[in-house]
Amino acid sequence: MQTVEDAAEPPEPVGRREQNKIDTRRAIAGAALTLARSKGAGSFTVDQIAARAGVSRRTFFNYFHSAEEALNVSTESFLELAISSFSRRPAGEPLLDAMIAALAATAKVQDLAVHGELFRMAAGSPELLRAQLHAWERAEARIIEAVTHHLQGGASPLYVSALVGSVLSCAKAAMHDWAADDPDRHGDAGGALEERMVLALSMLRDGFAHPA
Amino acid sequence: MQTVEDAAEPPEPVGRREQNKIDTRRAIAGAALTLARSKGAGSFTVDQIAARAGVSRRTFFNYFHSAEEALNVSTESFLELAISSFSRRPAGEPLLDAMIAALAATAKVQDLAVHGELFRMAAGSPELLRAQLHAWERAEARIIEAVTHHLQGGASPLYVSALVGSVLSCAKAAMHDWAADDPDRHGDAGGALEERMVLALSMLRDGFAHPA
DNA sequence: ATATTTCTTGCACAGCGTGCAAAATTCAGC
DNA sequence: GCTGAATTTTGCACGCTGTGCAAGAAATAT
Repeated sequence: MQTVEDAAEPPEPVGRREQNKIDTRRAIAGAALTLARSKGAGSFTVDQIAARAGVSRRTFFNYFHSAEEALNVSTESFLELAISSFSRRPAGEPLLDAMIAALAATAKVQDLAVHGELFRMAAGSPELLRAQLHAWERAEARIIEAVTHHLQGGASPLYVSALVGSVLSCAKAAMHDWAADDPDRHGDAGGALEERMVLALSMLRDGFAHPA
Repeated sequence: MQTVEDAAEPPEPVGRREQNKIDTRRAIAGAALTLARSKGAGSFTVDQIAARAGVSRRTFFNYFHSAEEALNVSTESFLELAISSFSRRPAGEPLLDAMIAALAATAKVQDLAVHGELFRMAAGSPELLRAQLHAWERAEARIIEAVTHHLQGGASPLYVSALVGSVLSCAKAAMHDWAADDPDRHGDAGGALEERMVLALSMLRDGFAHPA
């Protein structure tokens, strides 16, 4: 018996190189978030982020394409987790069920407070909003590909993209609704989000027949 | 009997001022589109647009916030038309029916070739894609507001935003699908788009129960 | 220890977006 | 028409963005 290394992942050769990059990335994203909180969404420069992260301006751009992208790390990781959660669903399961389960599970796990913050920030910052929309769009593309591959040509491209787009729209609506009337209570917020996710997706499954 | 002036619009006091602004806007948007066609999506500068439109760089920014926004005039007008078409629907009509009808009607009328072009361009230009996503997002917000107002509190905010988001996702999927395998035939393209719109929205109404 | 690969940094440069004030254009009243 | 007010265009300046490049620093391999 060796260390705590499990067979789930490859040996994970985490040398100085890898670790430093991870740390730097974290530092930059953290600096961006801190600045966004204190000065407001679009009211700070890349130089300020870099300075606070203890890194050169040029290095910042080695990690992110823009200040907003750095801010959106959290959103990106949420979607990342949702995707991987979905792709680990049993093969036979109906699509909608799998997606609902994946999104609900993700809504439980994640550090949700930050997401609410970002959603609210995006309302006052076009650039941030665009970056978020773009993140969702890329996630959508990946999910479409995954589903297509999963169905092995059993459905038309239009069906798949309409379905995935609708599901993500419902998820977005749930987060939006949750972020809106959730000013500062962070307690059982996870439950509240999960609940809304399931609710919105149930509406979708009903074809929005009944205005609940 | 006078000129072709109909009672549909107010007197329309269209002086030199208004007309010049309209012309300038058109010229700029046209110049942007021409450049995008010849040099590719993100491969030209604002100065070039301004020059081709016969206008100063500064004036360009009086009309648009970015090159991509100028490119997206067409997308914006499509959504504008869809919204106004929707808002002119009979009051009692079920929501989904009204939306399907509005979108299908808009898909008939519009100058569709350009939209396909823009969709395809966006695939290779992140900035253009973001601008388009933003345009759809703003349209979504407006529609949500319209629907909310229309239902007079008869439905929860979550229901409304999930529904509208899903409907627009289906419309987007239809346009995507249409733009994808429609390289250059412009003939009955309108019919093809309309057909896909109705198809996608029918799937939505079915709750995506059957992978057609 | 040294060679090699990888990451960081500074520099330069073209381009973006905006405030500002001086022309230029349009409009209103006479 | 002429003249003054309102509106639009334009040039200029300024700080910020994003990227290529090459030199330097740090981690890794031999």
